[in-house]
Amino acid sequence: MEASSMADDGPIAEAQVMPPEPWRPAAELPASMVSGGSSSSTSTGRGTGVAKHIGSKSLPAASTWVGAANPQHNISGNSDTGHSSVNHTASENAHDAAPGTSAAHSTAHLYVFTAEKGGMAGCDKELQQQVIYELSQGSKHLQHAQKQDAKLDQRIQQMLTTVQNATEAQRITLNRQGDAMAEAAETRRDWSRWCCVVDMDMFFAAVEIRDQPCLAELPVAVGGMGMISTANYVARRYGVRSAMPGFIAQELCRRQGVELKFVRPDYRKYQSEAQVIREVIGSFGPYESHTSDEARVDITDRVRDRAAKRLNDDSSSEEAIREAEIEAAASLVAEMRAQIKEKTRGLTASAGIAPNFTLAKMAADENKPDGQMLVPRTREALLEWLGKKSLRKLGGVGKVTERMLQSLGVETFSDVWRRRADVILAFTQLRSEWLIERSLGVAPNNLDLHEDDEGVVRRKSISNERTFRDQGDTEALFQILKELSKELSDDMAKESLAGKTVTVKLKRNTFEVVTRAQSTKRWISSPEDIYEVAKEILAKECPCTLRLLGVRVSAFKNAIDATGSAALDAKQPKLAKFFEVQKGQEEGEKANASMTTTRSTTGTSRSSSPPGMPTPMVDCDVDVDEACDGKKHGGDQGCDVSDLGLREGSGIAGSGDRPGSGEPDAAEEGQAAEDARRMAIAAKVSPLSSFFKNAQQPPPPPAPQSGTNTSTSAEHQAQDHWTIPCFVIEEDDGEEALPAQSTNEVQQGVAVSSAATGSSGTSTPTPALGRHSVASQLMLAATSTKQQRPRSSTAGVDASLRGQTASLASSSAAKAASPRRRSRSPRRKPTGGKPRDIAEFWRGATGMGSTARTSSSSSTSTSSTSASAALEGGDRRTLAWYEPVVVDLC
DNA sequence: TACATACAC
DNA sequence: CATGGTGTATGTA
Repeated sequence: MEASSMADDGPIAEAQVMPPEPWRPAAELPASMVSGGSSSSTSTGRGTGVAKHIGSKSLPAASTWVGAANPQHNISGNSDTGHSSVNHTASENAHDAAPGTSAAHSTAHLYVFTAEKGGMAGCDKELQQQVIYELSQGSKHLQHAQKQDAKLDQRIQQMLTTVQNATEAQRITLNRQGDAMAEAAETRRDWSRWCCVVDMDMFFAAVEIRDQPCLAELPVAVGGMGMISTANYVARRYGVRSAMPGFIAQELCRRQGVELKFVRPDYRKYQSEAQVIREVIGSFGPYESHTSDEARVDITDRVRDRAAKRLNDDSSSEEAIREAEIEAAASLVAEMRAQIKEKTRGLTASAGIAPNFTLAKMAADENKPDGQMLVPRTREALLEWLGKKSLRKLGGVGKVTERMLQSLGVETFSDVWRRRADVILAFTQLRSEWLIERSLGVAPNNLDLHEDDEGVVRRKSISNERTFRDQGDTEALFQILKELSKELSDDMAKESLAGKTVTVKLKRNTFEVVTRAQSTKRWISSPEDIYEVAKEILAKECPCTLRLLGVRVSAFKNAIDATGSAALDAKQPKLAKFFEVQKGQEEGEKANASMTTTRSTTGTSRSSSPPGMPTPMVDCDVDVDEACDGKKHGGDQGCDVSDLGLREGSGIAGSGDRPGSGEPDAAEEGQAAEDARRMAIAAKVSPLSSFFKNAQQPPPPPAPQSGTNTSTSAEHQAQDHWTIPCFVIEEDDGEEALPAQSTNEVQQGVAVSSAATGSSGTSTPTPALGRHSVASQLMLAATSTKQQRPRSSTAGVDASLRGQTASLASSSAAKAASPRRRSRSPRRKPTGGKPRDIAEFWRGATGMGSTARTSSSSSTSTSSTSASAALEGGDRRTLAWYEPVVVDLC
């Protein structure tokens, strides 16, 4: 293209200079950088100096909206009212161009690879952008990227309008809301754990280089012309990044006089390497690893042990203990990394140590490669460290969020609280709460450990997709779809999966992506079944020219729900059905229920003002209630998770449910005579009693599931009776009772943490509350799929309920103790039935399943238990199942 | 439930 | 030679 003038491939050294200029005035920026509108990432100073050439070329000169990122945001002069400096309008933003292709001036896509999540500073970003720009010219991909970019710009404009339109009074209220969120976050702050994230350095490349040492000094990329999955540090110096197309990386290197060496990935090798690494990690504590190059470990036990030994004295000061623990943690992790290096014959890992995994992850990036970092263990020092950091380093904040935040002038962690009113205005409630909490360094510190549950499906979907050369021939597309279906089915078979929803994904040759889903009545697993549905979906989109097709199956049989509760439906179709009815009623109630507030009553009133941040405003003399009603951000208040479990009559967290008050009041449950039998037993079951109460009305006759039963599907059959599950919570005499205070904390934890949630990024999924109340989660736990068994199995089902017991304490202990694959499992597995299911079921009922981090801060936590064990450390109750009551339906 | 987005690795 | 694949969560209708 117009490459001629840019062929002056400067040596790296030349353009390397990139002085940090966070607040460089917009006027000084190259016009091209501004053209992305509000969203250009210029204000970070990261993109400084980018695209001089580009700008002088075909890109439009643009306005100076980036000025939004001027210093006044950080000066906080107006932070009391939270009055946003966004008020100088964005109107002159670069949307002079007509909508359509030529609106696609945005260059923001160029900055994708400069985002430094863990990237290297000091390479030639200018050249990098240059090459990307040139090689992308005229490509469909570029056009699509620009279109997407324009959409984002528009969205940001809209957001800014909302922000600007907020009145002063609303801002005051919003600030208070933000304060409440911060306070709630503080409630959840927990220093008790030692969380470690281990991250292998340039993992794939490191493996390849180890096995082929001659590569060491060369720029190496693992991947192909299409896409690079990782590059060594030599290559990174030339601007090569993971997720960068190979041909661009190659050109990038050529322009700098070197040849990029490509290595084909060998995933099997990486997998076996990962196993070695996991073994090392597993010897330091319970861990979780979803990808081959990263793991999260809870090293609390080892840290305490080692610290205690070193102190060797019971009466050390708290300060001394903390010092010793820091020492212990750092040395342990150093040893872990050394062992990894040794066992892998030279692969290096970086690690972060922190009170939670989010911080640990950031810390792991801090001293990469081959380094580690321990996050400060006092609030003040922590916030000092955290406050200056770019929010982009926070897992869960990607390109889009970063740009939205930037357009608000929110760049760093400390900006979030400072500008909380705008943040709340700009994002949904969940997201705001999440951001504020994370910005204070508060995050989950528990692992999602689980035993190998037989027959329970944890994953939510499985898919298979492939990119190919543009294909417009319908027959050919169907052929691809068929193959994909077959492969998918094979993958499903490996895990004995069957699902009800098939989703087809297609990417047009324009890069536009659409997904189309269809649910079926029957369980789907065979290639034919999958293809059948997929074909139908695709047919509706034909004719079309595609570059990608994908098939996904979800809504699995025997699925597990968000709380981690086991799916009972597989084993207890009738139980499931029973709860399903309850669920309907529950949700009906919910609609009428008044909202409760997020505020925790516990508030161990710490100061909630971070250093450098003004004290949360409490002394405003504007009537809150009045100011409050006006503003709805996103209008999504309706499903505020904060009303979780607090509603009266939900049977979830009422006073009678308190663990330890094992004597429910039978009288209060007395109801209709025909239910006497049921209620007599139900009355003993305090936490769930209201469910039974709700069950007073005989369930509506189940609509005869006139399923179009095929040979592969389970029989759908009308039931003529109901089986009501019966169980009783019993104190286990062997153990001491739960201290009242802990009990209290746990209870409050339920309420408090309900507002938290919002797990971050997802590759390491943390249990999130999602959109259901605890009550509905309980219901979902029991009903998440609606499988019904053939009548003939009824007897077996009933029998399986009979007399099952499980010790909650022991099952949860076992659960917590065993790493992913138990190599060491000191605690015995509880005997009898499927205790885990029941324990989880109970946890779902109490809402405790989603409050691990809060509860683990309770005083019941001891050094000998890990996170999840601490959660239920005091819970010594036993859940005993009794013979179910069978109610005949006429 | 269906679909689009955002995000991570 | 020409911009990936798998999975989860959230928002919204």
